[in-house]
Amino acid sequence: MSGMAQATNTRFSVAVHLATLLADRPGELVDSGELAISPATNPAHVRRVLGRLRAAGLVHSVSGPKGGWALSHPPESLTLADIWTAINADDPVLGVHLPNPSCPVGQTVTANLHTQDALARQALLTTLSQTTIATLLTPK
Amino acid sequence: MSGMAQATNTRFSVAVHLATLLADRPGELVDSGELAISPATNPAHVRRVLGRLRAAGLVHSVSGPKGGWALSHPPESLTLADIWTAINADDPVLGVHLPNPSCPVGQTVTANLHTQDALARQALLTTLSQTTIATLLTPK
DNA sequence: CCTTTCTGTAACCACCCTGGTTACGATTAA
DNA sequence: TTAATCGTAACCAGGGTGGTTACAGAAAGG
Repeated sequence: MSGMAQATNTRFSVAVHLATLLADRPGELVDSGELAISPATNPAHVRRVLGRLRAAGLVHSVSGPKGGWALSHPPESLTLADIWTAINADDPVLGVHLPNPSCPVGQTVTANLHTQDALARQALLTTLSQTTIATLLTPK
Repeated sequence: MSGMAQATNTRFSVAVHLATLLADRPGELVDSGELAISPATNPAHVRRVLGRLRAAGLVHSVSGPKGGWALSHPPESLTLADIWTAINADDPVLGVHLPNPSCPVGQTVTANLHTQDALARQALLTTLSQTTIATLLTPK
């Protein structure tokens, strides 16, 4: 069996939520304790999730008193696809099992499935790239 | 937290593999023991996965000696989207966390995320609907 | 009938992922 | 120096996933 992007995991959802909160407080540094309230999670988890966004250059953080987190770019230029990629990297979307190596049919099937996985990820990212964090701030 | 379609799960992948094996043996009934070999799994798991396809009307089964499984429709009319829906039903694709109910911003964000989830599923199904099991049998 | 070969399904299990929690060192404002 | 905050690891409980076993039901074939 091989790993997949999505387990029963809410990291993307939480990351979008956090980015929206940061977009709502431009020019401020917001600390992880405050950020944890609206998504109903905890400061350590907030720092874990935002750490991935920081590694992708989407946000930055400052240590110490009056420290916290802020977006690194205008929310109009931050798409859900950016966040998806920062959170899920190149993890597979569909998930592909390991076939019996002695069965040639299995090799063909799984090769095709990997192609489908790439197509699925592309379709997903295209959809997500059409929504920005700024859009989420002013819905409808 | 809320559930999601994909955990670390290979059921879709295995289901496509099994459907391809059945498509390669038209007019035959293939038993779960034989079907388990190529995907490198076991008969009980094969029956569990194919059970979902049967519930969706994609395959049928016969009990007893000389029993087994067969496609219910020509492989040209069986798309990966059909299999995806049979396996994953209406499970969410992106996964959405439960926000703090006392935070109105959280409600808006998660409502938008549910909309994104519907868009993502639509994009995924559109992509998967463009490939049939017959296509997988004769690649390239 | 009886035996054999299948499906159908439940039960149990080990493995792993996820996120809550605690902890503690490093950083930095005051 | 103190206190606030990040960075990160460790530990844990809960749940999902699929391997395995088990056994009742169905049906072919004598």
